[in-house]
Amino acid sequence: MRNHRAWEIYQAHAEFCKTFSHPVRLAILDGFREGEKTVSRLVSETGATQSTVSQQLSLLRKLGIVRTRREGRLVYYKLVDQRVLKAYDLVDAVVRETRMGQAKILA
Amino acid sequence: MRNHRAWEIYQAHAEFCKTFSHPVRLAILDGFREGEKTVSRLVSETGATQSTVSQQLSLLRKLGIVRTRREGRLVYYKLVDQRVLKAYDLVDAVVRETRMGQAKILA
DNA sequence: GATTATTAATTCGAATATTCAGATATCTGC
DNA sequence: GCAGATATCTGAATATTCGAATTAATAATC
Repeated sequence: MRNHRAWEIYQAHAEFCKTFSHPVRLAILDGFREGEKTVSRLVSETGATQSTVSQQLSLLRKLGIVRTRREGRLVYYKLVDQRVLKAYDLVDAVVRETRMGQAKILA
Repeated sequence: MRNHRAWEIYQAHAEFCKTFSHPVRLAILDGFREGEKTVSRLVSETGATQSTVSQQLSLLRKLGIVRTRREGRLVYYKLVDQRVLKAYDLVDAVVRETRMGQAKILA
């Protein structure tokens, strides 16, 4: 690659976007709008198995996107940085726009 | 999944983000700021092999993100919808911010 | 119009990564 | 110890990535 500086940004950007490229992770992140949540609540809200939710949360934690707090038997997860939701919303708007555009084309 | 409507959006959102979750694709998309480009130009600009660039372009075309135009032996690719770059820039800003934040933490 | 060179697309297989859920382990409060 | 909540391990299935090799399309030249 020619431009190393740019390439590093492409890498970081790509890694960041991988976070958003899975529906369960998106559902989890979306759920954090209402503040911190327990694993079991995320399980029931997403409909995924406990194992799957826990693994995705573990991934998000490894990436430094969420942080945990234990209270008794419950573990609360929350977003570290609200800007993640900012990015989420911006992309979401584009997705909805373009989907509407496609729907219009199909009609 | 409980909420089907929301789930479909999560799926679409995730698919959309997959587009951005690969550095070569990002480099290609970024390159389209300067307008349409030939495959060979994208090859030399990204440093990836012709095969790889062509495959990624083929993927982007299948997703309806780029369109092609043939002129002699050259094939020009261009973005269909500039909003893709809008989304790109918005996420990019967040990535750069958070990276700077991490650099500050590390220092 | 056959041949050759150039550009791009496709095919193929190997390597790697991701996703998922069942099973099991860990942690905590009772 | 027991029950509930969460984490981790494991293997199977699937998806992604990559480049070498091949094929296809077009232009230029003879």
